[in-house]
Amino acid sequence: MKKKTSLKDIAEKVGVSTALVSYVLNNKKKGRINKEVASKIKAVAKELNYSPNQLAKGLRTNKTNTIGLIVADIANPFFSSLARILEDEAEKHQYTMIFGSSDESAEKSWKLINVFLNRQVDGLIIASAENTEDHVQYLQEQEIPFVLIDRYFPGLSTNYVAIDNREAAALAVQHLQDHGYRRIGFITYASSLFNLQERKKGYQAALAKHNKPDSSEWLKELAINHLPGAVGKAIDELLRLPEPVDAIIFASNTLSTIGLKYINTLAVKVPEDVAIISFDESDAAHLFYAPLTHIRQPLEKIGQEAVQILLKSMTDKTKITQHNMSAELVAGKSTAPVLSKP
Amino acid sequence: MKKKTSLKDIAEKVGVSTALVSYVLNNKKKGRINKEVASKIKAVAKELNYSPNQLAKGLRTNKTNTIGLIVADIANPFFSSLARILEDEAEKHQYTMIFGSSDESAEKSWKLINVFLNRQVDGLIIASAENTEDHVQYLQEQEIPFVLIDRYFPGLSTNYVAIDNREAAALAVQHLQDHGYRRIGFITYASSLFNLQERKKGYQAALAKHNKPDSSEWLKELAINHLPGAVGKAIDELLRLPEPVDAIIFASNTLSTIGLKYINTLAVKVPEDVAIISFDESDAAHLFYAPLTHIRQPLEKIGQEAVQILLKSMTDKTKITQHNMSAELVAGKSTAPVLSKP
DNA sequence: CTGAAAGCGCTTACAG
DNA sequence: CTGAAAGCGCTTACAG
Repeated sequence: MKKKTSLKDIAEKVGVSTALVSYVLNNKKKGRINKEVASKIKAVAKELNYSPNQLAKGLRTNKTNTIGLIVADIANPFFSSLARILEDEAEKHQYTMIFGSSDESAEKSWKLINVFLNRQVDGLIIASAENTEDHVQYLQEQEIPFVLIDRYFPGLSTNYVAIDNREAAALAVQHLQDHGYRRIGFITYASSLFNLQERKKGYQAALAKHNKPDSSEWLKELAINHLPGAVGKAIDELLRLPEPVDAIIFASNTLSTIGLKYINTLAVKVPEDVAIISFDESDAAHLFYAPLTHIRQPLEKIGQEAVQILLKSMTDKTKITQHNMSAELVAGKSTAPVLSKP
Repeated sequence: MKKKTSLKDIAEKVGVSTALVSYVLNNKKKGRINKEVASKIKAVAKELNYSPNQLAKGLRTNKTNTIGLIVADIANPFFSSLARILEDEAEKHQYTMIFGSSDESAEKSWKLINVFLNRQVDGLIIASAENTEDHVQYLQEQEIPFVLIDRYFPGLSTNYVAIDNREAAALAVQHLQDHGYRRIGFITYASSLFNLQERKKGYQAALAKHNKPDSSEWLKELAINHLPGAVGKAIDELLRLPEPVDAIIFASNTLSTIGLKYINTLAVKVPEDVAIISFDESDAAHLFYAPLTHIRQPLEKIGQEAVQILLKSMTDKTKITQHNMSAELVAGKSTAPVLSKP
């Protein structure tokens, strides 16, 4: 790698100190510098194609204009879409993003946090994994600016941007009820993640409101490993109940994609035999023969706010912003009204 | 942000020089250092929870253990899947990735390259946009290690990892021919990107082999902006020819996803009315009622090799590795054999 | 065996 | 108006 031109190179060529070059190029002490010298410096900087070494700058100023992003898996369309929005918003403010996938593992998250902090990121945006409260507390103690997205810890007072998952799940149940579905299954992960817990609670509360006594047999909580098989099994069980479910809500787009693939192999028609609602959209859900009714998160707003909150908290560390946005239900053909039912 | 502990803190506490601390913590001069002092230093480092400032380290050693990744759009499943593989492979070698989306714009690419170089990345992995030969040449002149993925410039002698797109396209045509399809349309971007040109040429060559005189009316090259409308229009035109096509090959998963959505709105059955093959897989293609026959790129291998080649080229700058891998055709129901045709 | 010193490329308080 | 000097947190050739 060839050596880049440095301030020193410019200073030598012009015959001034590096200090002066720095002042000129950063527009400090404006006006108090000899016009001619200034323009000479600028000309030479351009001629030598100078651009500052951000490592040196960062070391000196303690500011790297870098944001660390930790998601569960960058290959998951939900997170990659979000990453793109975060990237664009960060770029608007001259920030660069470094990223890492935690695979929902606390250990990997911790590793990533440390890697990013050693690189002196100015702040972090984290979709926190299970059992990472202590990471969050560590960041708070160290006064590292950060904002949680998608998931957060209700017991901890941190910046976050997420949706109201309880409300969203209730919305899904309500929509199904309104369209004549009564026996509503819910397939989710066995996870203590707050967003998933909230989705479950929203589902349960909405069911209870419609006087369903015990709906526990309609709830399937799957271990996150061996997912494809577990989803198929859960669907089978729901459809083979003495009184089978007539609708299924999937708590994530990963679950619904796997679920639909499986359903495609069965002699089961959507929505005639079973209606489907999924959290989050995906191309897959759009392409299914009965385009999916789904809960749409305002990803654009979530991403933009996450960055904005992060940037603000870099200057004002005391302010905490917590935002639960409303998600929207987008009706598709997968929940078309049942006309023939009681 | 609280101050992290530095070498100096440890040195002061132990009562030695920062040099010694550095040696011990980096296992330099092994054995030639007083055992007791060494273990004291290690103990204090642990106690103070020391981890080195990578900015300072990078500034000093000219090595940041960072790779810059430039793709067209991190939200595109093809690139996000690849990004994940690259991330994992990089992590194995203690490298961190910073990323940016170019949106296929040469200008944005250039900006990203500069941002990354100013951050002293050790190398770049780039899915190069159109008209960026000069970027590549610049990198070569500056002796910056880099490897191109997915696309490359045949006229430039650079590291790259890609597939043999010509062969892959021919594979698709051959498969259709074998299954009884004769009038094969091809929907691609109007782009000079080498991978797309190769796909087109592979398609054309394979058609020519089967003595189709002029197939230009079957070829649709779409401007990348206003895509959804253009895809619909192209499909309409292909299906409304005096002799309509009986098969369509989409040159990317984005095109096929848009195309299938549109086809879903028509009274057109796949594969009875038209067979479909897509480049690259996607959940969407799997979920379509006639799961798509597609060209599968060995993403895992591409990603791993890209990183490995990059790391090698950091030490041996003279060696150039160019790898065109074979892609695989995965048969789905979208190209089921035509029994009733001549 | 150990450490003082120089230096990576910047910024900035300070002095003139 | 301008610059010498110190320092951010490291590493390493060099001298003892």
